Amino acid sequence: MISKKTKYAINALVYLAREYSKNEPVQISRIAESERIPRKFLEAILLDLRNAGMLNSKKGKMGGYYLQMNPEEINIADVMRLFDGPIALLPCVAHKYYERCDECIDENICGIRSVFADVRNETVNMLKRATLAEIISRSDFLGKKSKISLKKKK
Amino acid sequence: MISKKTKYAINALVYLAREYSKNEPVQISRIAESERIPRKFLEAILLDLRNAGMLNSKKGKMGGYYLQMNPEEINIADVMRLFDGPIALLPCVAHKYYERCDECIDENICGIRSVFADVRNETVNMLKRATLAEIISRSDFLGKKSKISLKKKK
DNA sequence: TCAACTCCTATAATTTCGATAGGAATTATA
DNA sequence: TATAATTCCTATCGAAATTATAGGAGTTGA
Repeated sequence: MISKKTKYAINALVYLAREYSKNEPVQISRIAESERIPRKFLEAILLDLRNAGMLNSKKGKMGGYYLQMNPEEINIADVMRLFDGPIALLPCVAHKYYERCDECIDENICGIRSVFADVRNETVNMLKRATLAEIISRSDFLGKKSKISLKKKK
Repeated sequence: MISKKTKYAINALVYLAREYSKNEPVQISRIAESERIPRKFLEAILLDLRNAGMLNSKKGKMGGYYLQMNPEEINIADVMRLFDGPIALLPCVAHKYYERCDECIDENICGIRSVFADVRNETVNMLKRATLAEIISRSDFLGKKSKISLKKKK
């Protein structure tokens, strides 16, 4: 499971991606209310996203946060790594966060590792394709579909 | 990341799968030493695997644990669910452990959910294919390959 | 100068993880 | 039938992670 922190981060990023074209900062409290995220917790999250270069901020009155990259450039894999660390299910198949399994005798002939390496690769690929733009496009598509099915019911 | 508990469980199951043909119980302490798992911790794990029907046990002297199912029938997905709960990265895309996201407004048009649903499905499929038999077969294959590459170096 | 913001550090409650302790119950075998 | 070797069961523990909250310093626009 991903942490609430990561989930909140994604929610906030998608929210900001939808406001991207307006080219003006969005206040923490507005994001917090719209996305139902605890205000103070969100504050810390946005700070991390800013330090990671995904967001930028403007201080003082009329200040707030805004995307620093295009919605096509920010993907869920990077967000997850930022808050939750490795995407891999075993430390021995992580790339950036690689660690040997304590109990393992020979990593190179480990069938378990081989399985989890496959899972990691597939997962990372899927999550890298999942950009903010992709998420919004999926959401729009689902919105259309649900409108159509509502009409059909009537 | 999967828990140590799950990792240990898989290690123990693979060990028992290799002994499957001998048709006699293996003692906890032997598994613990061979697989480098803390003895008392392993005890609890094996008990859970037994209650889940994957293992069976014989009490008393000369007792121990053995597979209750074929190595082709036991897969990693089931083991992970037993110890770590849902395989899904978000509660709202889990099947058996489904839960609504607190902050979510409309699940049916959520682009984030759509992405994580795809990831879940692919992951579950891969982990269901990863049976004990499959793990051992991969390990054997890797063993052969590493022997060949050793020869080449000489 | 004031009000509205972000920025930063500290801390706290709760839960989960990884493990250990101790002994009851069961069984093979001498 | 006594003994040694084993599983079975419950309870507990420390450390770490998670999910926040508090309080105020610093920045900025009007």
